[in-house]
Amino acid sequence: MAKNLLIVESPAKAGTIEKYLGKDFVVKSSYGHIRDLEKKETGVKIEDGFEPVYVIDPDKKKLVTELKKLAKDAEMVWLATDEDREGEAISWHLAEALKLNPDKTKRITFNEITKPAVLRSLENPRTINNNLVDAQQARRVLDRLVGFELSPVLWKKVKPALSAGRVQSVAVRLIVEREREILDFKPETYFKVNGKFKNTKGELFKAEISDKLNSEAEVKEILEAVKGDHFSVKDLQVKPGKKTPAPPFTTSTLQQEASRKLSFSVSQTMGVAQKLYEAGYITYMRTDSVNLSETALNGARDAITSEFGNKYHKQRQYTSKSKGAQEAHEAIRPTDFTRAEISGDNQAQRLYELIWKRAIASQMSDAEIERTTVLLENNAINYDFRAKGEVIKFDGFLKVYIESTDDEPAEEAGILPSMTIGESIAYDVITGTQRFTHHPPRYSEARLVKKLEEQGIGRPSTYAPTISTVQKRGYVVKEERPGKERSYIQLELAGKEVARSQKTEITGAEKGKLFPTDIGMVVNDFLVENFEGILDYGFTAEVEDQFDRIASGEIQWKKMIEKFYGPFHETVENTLEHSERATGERHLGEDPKTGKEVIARIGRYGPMVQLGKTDEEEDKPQFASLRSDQSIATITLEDALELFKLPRVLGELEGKKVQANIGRFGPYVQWGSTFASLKASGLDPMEVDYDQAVELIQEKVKADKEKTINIFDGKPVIKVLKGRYGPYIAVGRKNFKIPKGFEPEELDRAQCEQIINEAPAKKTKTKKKK
DNA sequence: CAGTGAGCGAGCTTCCGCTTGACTT
Repeated sequence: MAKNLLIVESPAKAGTIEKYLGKDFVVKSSYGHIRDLEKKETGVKIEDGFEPVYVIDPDKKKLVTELKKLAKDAEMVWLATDEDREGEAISWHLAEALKLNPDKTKRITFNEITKPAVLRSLENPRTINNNLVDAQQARRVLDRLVGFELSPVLWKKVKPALSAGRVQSVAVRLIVEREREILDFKPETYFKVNGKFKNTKGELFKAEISDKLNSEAEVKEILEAVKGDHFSVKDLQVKPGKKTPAPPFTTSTLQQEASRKLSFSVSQTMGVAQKLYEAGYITYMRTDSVNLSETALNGARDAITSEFGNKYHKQRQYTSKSKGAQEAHEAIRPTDFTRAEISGDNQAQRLYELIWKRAIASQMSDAEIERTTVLLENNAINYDFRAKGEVIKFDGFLKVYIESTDDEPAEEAGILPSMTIGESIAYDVITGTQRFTHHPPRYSEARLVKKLEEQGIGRPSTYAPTISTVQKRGYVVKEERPGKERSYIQLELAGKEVARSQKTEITGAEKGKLFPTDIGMVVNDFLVENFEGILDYGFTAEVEDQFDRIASGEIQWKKMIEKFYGPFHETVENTLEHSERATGERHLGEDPKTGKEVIARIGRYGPMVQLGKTDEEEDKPQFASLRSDQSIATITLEDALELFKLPRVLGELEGKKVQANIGRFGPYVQWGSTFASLKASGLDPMEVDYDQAVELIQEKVKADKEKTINIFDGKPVIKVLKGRYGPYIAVGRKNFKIPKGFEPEELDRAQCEQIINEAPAKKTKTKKKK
């Protein structure tokens, strides 16, 4: 039996450490937290001074039993969870849940997994820091209280099954507010003038007027003034400059860079990184630290000097600048710097390469560059043309890695031909182009992560889950949206001709950007209006400050929570009692024909428009659902009136109506209970005629017949159908597999009902039960 | 399965942060 039990959070880490420590140690993993607040109710005894009620995660019962047994038999238990607030709490929960004997328990920490670091930690044991544990309890309880009191307010006032929380609600707010800025944005127009020039040797280069010009007339004046004339070099400056490498990756910068360079989604990046970590290729991927261990610095140095030579190496230690960083781990880096490539699938290889390059580059020399600026003048105009050149004198880290930016890539400053002051310069072509100011960019997943990190909201382990939560709740959608065509003016001077042309470009096209939904906007507005304090961007920073004071022993955690909860709970009660249901109602105007009011709002089945008031007794209002490409925020009166024209009744066939409509899944024609989609034919439901509709319906009836084995009318209608994967039972939109022992051809209604009732519950439900 | 949109009530939903597998179409 091993003398020592050492517990860490991650199993991969446990494996590595076990190798360092030899046979006197058995190293196990807690797999993160082992206990959490009880899930029913709030899990906090509010009247009892906010006493938390912890339960062991049902999935962890077996693990806890195993650890308990190992701990009992060991002479010493070493709690080696991460060196941060959560890690300290995990150790404390372990001590409590395993009923560890304090005399036989030691707390140790290391923020890098190297043999010397681990051995050193064993020499410097301490006890559990209860203040830090209390800070974690405060964090946990506050998040629970906020989440479990706010969410039910939404169920009552907006829609069931919605959610709100300290992190997710602020994430949604960022996206909603950005969208509003974009909706309110009015582009302004201006002109930029640039040109191609030739020096006396006939070498070509580009130059531009840096100022934005206000009008076409002004541009025209400039072009006319310099027509047929030469420029001269007014000024020429050469300045040395340097570029420094970016620090090695943290979770957030890895997500951003993988998004830009590899087009990975945030969760995709984390999945691939997890595999690299488990395979031992990289260090831990959930970290907010840019720190590199001594071992890593040496490894990088050796790899760089042997690969590129001594002068390419420069040792650097970076310091973290993100708010609330806890730095329990190293930066993300390769475990072996000499391994430039790995085997594995394409995604793994590419992500590894990115991590390797970034970490290697961070320990390389600055790039030395020479920046040249040339000014060209012509006395007939008040502006100078400016040409910029850049020459790399020593490439340094640029040899392996160039960091990308979110902004549009600036035009590459290339090498300028040599020139002297006073030299006569001819133009080849000078172009004045109309430009438009651009609205602030929509968030991509990675940009949102960056923003959250800057505000100190969320942690490396939660960035990816937060983004999927706000999408799962339907607050936000990640979408591709087509742009619009826009025309612009171009004036071009070539030779002695100034030509004017009108050109078109596509603007505003978006790919993989986050858009708020109607429900996202309504929930956000409701929360901002009623819970400004929680939704405030500074809220997390404020409470983090309090948590720090708990950690330093300055204040008591339950008192801090009490202070927060009193006013918060009062606001919850107040809102429940006094605030109206939030429907996001927007008045669009009046129907010109009837004079009735038209509004857009969220109804029981989603976003809708309504014609006429609800309270009118005789004249019932008309309703219509919005199409998926429409939203309450942007729909116009005209679009709304169009919606009321559907469904269109086209005629009758065998006593049943033939009609055209747009449903949740697109446009369709309908005859009784037969639905035929218009998607494939591209027909417009507003224009499709009776004959076209009947043809589509007959085709559909025929196709349905071919796969129908039996139909049982009545409520509900049950069909037995032939599918691609064999026969199945269809009820509404739900399908059921026919179990063994039943003959599809011979099923009767009762047997079908039996199969439906006995069908196993849906996957999502069984998953939650576990 | 084909027109809905109000409110009631039972019983359900929900938070953030630590960690990995075990599930099928």
